[in-house]
Parts: sequence; structure tokens; C-alpha cells
Amino acid sequence: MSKDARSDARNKVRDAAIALFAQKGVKATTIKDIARAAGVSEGALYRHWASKEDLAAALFAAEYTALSHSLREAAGTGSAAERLRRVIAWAFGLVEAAPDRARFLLLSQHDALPLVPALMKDGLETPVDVVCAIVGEGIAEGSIVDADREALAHTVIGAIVLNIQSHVYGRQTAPLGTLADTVADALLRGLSTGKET
Amino acid sequence: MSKDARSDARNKVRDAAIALFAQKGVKATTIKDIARAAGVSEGALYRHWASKEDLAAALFAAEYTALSHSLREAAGTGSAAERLRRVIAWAFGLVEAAPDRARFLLLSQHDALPLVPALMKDGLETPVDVVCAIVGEGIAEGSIVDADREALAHTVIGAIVLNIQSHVYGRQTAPLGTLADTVADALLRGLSTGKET
Amino acid sequence: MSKDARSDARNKVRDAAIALFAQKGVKATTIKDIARAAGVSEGALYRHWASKEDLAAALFAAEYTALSHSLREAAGTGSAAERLRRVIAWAFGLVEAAPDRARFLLLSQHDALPLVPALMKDGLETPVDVVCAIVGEGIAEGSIVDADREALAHTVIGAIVLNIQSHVYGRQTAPLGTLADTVADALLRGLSTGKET
Amino acid sequence: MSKDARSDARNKVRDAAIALFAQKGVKATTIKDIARAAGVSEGALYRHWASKEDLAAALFAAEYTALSHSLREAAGTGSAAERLRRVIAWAFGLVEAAPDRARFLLLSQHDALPLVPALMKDGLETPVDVVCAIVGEGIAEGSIVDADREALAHTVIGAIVLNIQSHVYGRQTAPLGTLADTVADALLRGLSTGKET
DNA sequence: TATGAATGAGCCTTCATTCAT
DNA sequence: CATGAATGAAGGCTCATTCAT
Repeated sequence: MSKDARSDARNKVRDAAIALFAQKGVKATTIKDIARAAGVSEGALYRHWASKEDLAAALFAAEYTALSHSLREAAGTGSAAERLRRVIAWAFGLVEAAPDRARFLLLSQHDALPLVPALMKDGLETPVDVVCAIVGEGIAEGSIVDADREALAHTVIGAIVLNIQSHVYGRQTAPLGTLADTVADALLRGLSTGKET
Repeated sequence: MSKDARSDARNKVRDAAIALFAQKGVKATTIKDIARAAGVSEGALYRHWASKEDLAAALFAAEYTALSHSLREAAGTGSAAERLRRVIAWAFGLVEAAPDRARFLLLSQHDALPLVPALMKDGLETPVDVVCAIVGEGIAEGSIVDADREALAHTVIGAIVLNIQSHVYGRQTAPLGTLADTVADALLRGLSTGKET
Repeated sequence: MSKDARSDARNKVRDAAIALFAQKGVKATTIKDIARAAGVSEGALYRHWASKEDLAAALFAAEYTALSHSLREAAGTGSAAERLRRVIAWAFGLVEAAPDRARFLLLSQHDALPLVPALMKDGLETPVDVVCAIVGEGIAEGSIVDADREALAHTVIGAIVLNIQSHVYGRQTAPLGTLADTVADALLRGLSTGKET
Repeated sequence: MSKDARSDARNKVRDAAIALFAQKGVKATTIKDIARAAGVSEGALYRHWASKEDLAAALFAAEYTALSHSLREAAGTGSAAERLRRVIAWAFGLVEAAPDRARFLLLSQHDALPLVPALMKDGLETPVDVVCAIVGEGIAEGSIVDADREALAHTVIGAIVLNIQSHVYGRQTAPLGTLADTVADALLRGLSTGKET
């Protein structure tokens, strides 16, 4: 019970913080904001995280690696093209399933990306790694054009990210489901060799 | 004379602010930082801008629309594919020619993008508009696949932005010149119909 | 049994608190510090003392009156001069025998001395009283010069306290044993009338 | 004028801080207290000192070295005994002339003494040094008994300090002027060899 | 009875903005 | 006009104390 209560506090703070960070950014969100939104005291925060920075970093790291796992899972098996298509679809789906998490990842990038190298030293996998791996395998099996793996991967990721952004910022009003296919079609046409695997 | 002096102060502040915003973000940059770096007094800032927020917004708007002009100019004439290739190359070149401006645009997006709709009401053109226009024309002329214009445009922009980001954050170490071609090849293969115009 | 257990907790807290107060001062020592060092919970402290202030005051009062008893005992019997010499020697010895208690008394003076008048109303004897009494008896018996009793007593006490301080703060490096004699010689030469009692 | 205003602010803060530190100690005095008492804003403090700690340390260092100069001056010339007598008289006089400064030096010792070694590295002279020097010269000229110079000096200083303390805390009610002579008589009788210089 | 998580007032410090000079 | 000292609201964080378990 006390264990649950503790988990509750952590989770309430987690959720409140992600929502606020997603709406206003880390710097513009105050400890008071988070505490009030989570329904806990300000001091309670410091039992679980050492500072606001630490909270933001921990949250970003958790979401970032969770995203990696989800993407890898969503990719499933099959040809690189099929897997990339599923990655794209899943990513677009995330925006509707968990808009706060998506916005948080988008908005906090520049605050938190500097800490990503530290993640990698811990052997953790980033979403970028996941896409890179798929692209790399596609190149190896000959189904994806033989070019700089990172460049192709970032091309895919950029297409995803910017389309999501344009949706989130309200410029793009078409349904995300359709977008996913349009983007995937264009990208995969560009990346594929056309050879069967 | 006094006009020139004022312009000088404005420009010194402009450059100093862009550099600092690019390095630390808007929130983390103080008026004192900017004033010191620009070699002017803190009060002097308020003669030209109403607040730090206003300075950041004005700077972003200026850079954002300047980028639009540059992209349009860089695009030149010819087929949509040729113009997009030039846009990509020019964007990658910006990072090396003016890294502070590039970083500033990248980092300040989320602080400043909410004000972009206001820009558009003023009839100003954004870089996104430029790419959209080119894509739209490509669709019209049949050289680019007939799909959601915004989606294709953001696919191109995302590829540019994320590849630049991966370079700026040190993940991508290949020279930007090569990157530009790799990315352009992949994208244009994906977007083109293959028909001559 | 439960009484013993309680005493144990009390004593553990007492010792831990004195050590910490001696090292960092009362204000800089937290309840958490004390609880951790004593191996008890934070709440447990409030079973024995009403507040941190109360703990510090009670500890100081206890040490202060314990010091009085020790000094009186150490003084033994004989001429005032002999007794003062023994008091000086004993005080210097305390620093080596129980450095934490000595430092605590030194450091907490100014936090706790305001409460000393309260002690005296309770009829408790302070170390100052002990030295005053000896000096007073010396004056009465003619072995100590006839001057303001308090002034002479504080002269003795000051000599003791400052020499200990200079040792504790590392300025004085000579062994405390030698110091005791040097100081006692000088003081007693100054206080004595030279008449046999 | 602006120079005077600035000096005023500094001095107002200085005086207010010394008074408050003297009454409640450094830790118990808040920035708000000082600002209010000095009639300046809280932020103004940070233009002149980096932190409250820094303020306290700077103030202590200034008073401590000022005290050194005053003591050296007050000592004047003549035999070591005469000079020590004047030092004692002057120190007792300080309590009446500037009670806040005296109390501040007394109360802040333990907060600030750890920084004294740093002072000495800067070649600054402490009050202890002044008394040590006089005692040392007395030993050299044969007018003061040949014993540990530091021990004798701290005996003198202790007599001064503790007598002042007993006055400040209200235990000693005799007039300080008389005290000075009583203490000086006793001390000098104890330190002197009796030989003419 | 013991525990230690939770509370929240209050602290030090920062910094955008103002305004007397 | 320019300056930069002064302002003071607001932020992150600490910690003595309480109380549910």
C-alpha cells in the first residue's frame, strides 16, 4: 500500500511534469506548477529527483528509451521497407495515442539531447539507433540503396518528426493516418533499390 | 550619423544575441550576457526591443523570413527537382557558412514557432512555404508525385533539418557536402514521377 | 528493558549530535544528519526533545554543568593556586580526551550562552562559577590578589579558552601538556600575592 | 554623487549587516533582514558581494584587519608591558565605542575564523599577530618571561576576550575602565620578568 | 512505539525591467 | 540618449516538523 502510494506519487509527478513540459517547455515550467498539477507538495519532488533538471533529464531518458523499444517492437519482422513503414505508422499513431509524450519528446529535444551521449555510454538504444539499424540491415540485404546509413536514417526520422510537428502546430490538418502512408510511400520509394530481398 | 550609430548598436546586439541564443537558448541567455557581448548597456536594448522575448521573436522572425528569401533565391529556376536539390544544398551550406544562424533557427523553433502564424497574417513567407510552393509546382507540372503537398514538403524539410541536427550534435561526422547529395538523391527519387517536364 | 532501549537511543543521539554540532555548528547540522549518524529515525528525535533547538540547548546545558562538576572535582583541595593549576591542566586535557565535547562547548557558546541565566535560576553551577569560587576563596584567604573576582576569574578562563582555541584551529602546534604549565605559571604569577596561606 | 550614493549603499549594508550579525549571528540573519535594515533592496546586496557568506567573510576580514591596525596603533611605543597595557585598554574601550563591531567580532569568530588562514596568505596581519609580536619583542628584550610566545599571547587575548564577553552577556557589571586595569595588572604581573629594559 | 515520506514556509539567489543621472 | 545601479517578484531548493502506517 505504501509502495503503491509511493509509486502513485512518482507517477503523478511524472505525468504532470510530462504534460507541463510538453506544453510550456522545461524552463518555463516551475516546480510549483508540477507539484500543484500532480497534487503533491513541492518538497515531495525532491525525494525522487535531485532537481528539476534531473527530473526533466530522467523523464526524457525514460521516454526516449521507451520510444526505442516501442519502435523496435512496432517494426516487427520482414523486409527493411516493411519495417520502416510500420515504424512510421507507429510514430504517427503515438501522437494521437499519447500526445503529451509526443510533444514532450519533440519540445525537450534541445534541452535533453546533450545528455543522450551519456545514455549511449550506458549501452541504451535511442530511437535513432533503431531506425539506423533497420536501414543498415536494408542496405546489407540489398533492399535499400547503398548510401550513408545515418543520412538515410535521419531522412526517415526527419520526415516523421517534421510531419508530426506540422500537425502538432496546426499547419497540417489532414488526418495523421493518411499522412503516414503518404510519407512512407515517398520515403520508401526513395530508399528502395526495387530489388526483391 | 546617429542613425548609423543606432544601426550599429542594433546589429551588434543582433549578432551577439543570435550567437548566445544559438549556444544556450533564449531562456538561459540573460540581458546582461547580450549587453556585455554586444558591448552596449543593458538599458540600450530596450530602446530597440520591448523585451527579451520581443528581441528573440524579432530575431527569429527576421532570420526565418531571411531564410525564406535565401531559399527561394537559391532554388533558382528549372524543374521542381532541380530546385529542391539546390534548396537542400543551400541549407546544408548554411550550417557551415553561418553556424550560429543555423543553430539559432534550430534551437529557437519551439520557442518561436507559435508566433509564426502571426507572421503569415502579415503576408510573410516562411521557409516551409517556399518548399511547399516548389513541391506544389512540381505536382502541378507532373514531375512530383501527386500527394499531399504539405506532407511531401515536410518530408523534404525534415530530412534537411534532422540531418543538420545530427551533424550539429556530433552524431553525423561525414562532410555536409556529401550528405546533401545523399539526402537529395534519396528524397528526389521518392518524390519524382520520373516523367520529364 | 524498554527503558534501556530508550536510553540507548538517547545516548546515541546525544553523541552523534555533539559530534556533528562540534564539527559544523548547530545551524548547519540537520535533523537528518543527526538521525542518520545516530542510527535512529528522524521522528524518534522528537520523542526525547521538542525541537532541534531544544536538543542543542539541552546538550549544551548538560555538557556545561558536567564541565562544572568535572572542574570542581579536578580542582581538588589545597590552596587556590594549586586548585587553579589543576583546573587549567584538566581543561587542556579535556581537549585530548574528548575533543568533540570540547569543540562543542567552544562552538556553541554563542548559540547557547543566552540560556545560561536560565540555568542559574535553576541553581545550577557553571564552569565560570567554579573558577570564580576558587578565585574568591583565594582572595579571602589572602593568597590571591584582592581585585574584582569576576575579572580575575575570566582572565583565567580566557587564557584557557583562547589557548585551546588556538590549538583547535591549528595555530598553536605545541603539545597541550606543555601549554598548560606555561599558561598556569604565567597566570598564577599574576594572581598570587606570594603569601603562604 | 553617484559615487557617494554607491558608497552609501555599501556602507548602509555594511553597518546593518554588522549589527544584525552581532545580534543574531550570520546564519540566523536573512538577506531580507539586512536589506530591510539597510533600506536597500535584496538584489542590491549582490552587486557588492557574491553571497551572504561572502558578505560575512568580507565584513569579518575587514573588521579583523582593521582591529589589527587599531591595536598596533593603540599599542604605541615603549616597553612591551606598556604596549600590552594600552592594547588591553583600547580593546575594552572598543566595546563602548562600537559595541556592534565588538559583538560581531566575538560572535562571528567561529563562522569566520576558518577563513583567517587565507588572510594570512595575503600577508595580512591579525590581531593575534599584533599581540604575538609585542610579546615576542618583550621576550627578546628580556622584559617578558621566556616562554612560548603564542601561549602567552593567547593568555593575554583570552583575558581580554572573556572579560569582554562577560560584560556583553551581562554577567560582569563593573565598569569596563576599571576592568581593563585590573586585568592588565594581573596579566602583566604574570608576564613580566621584573627586569628593567 | 518507530518510521520516514510528506509538507510547505522560508531561504538565497537571479534577472528582466526601470529610471535617475 | 546612454548608462548601469537598483528593484523586487519569482524561482529552485532545504529542512524542521508532523503523522499515517
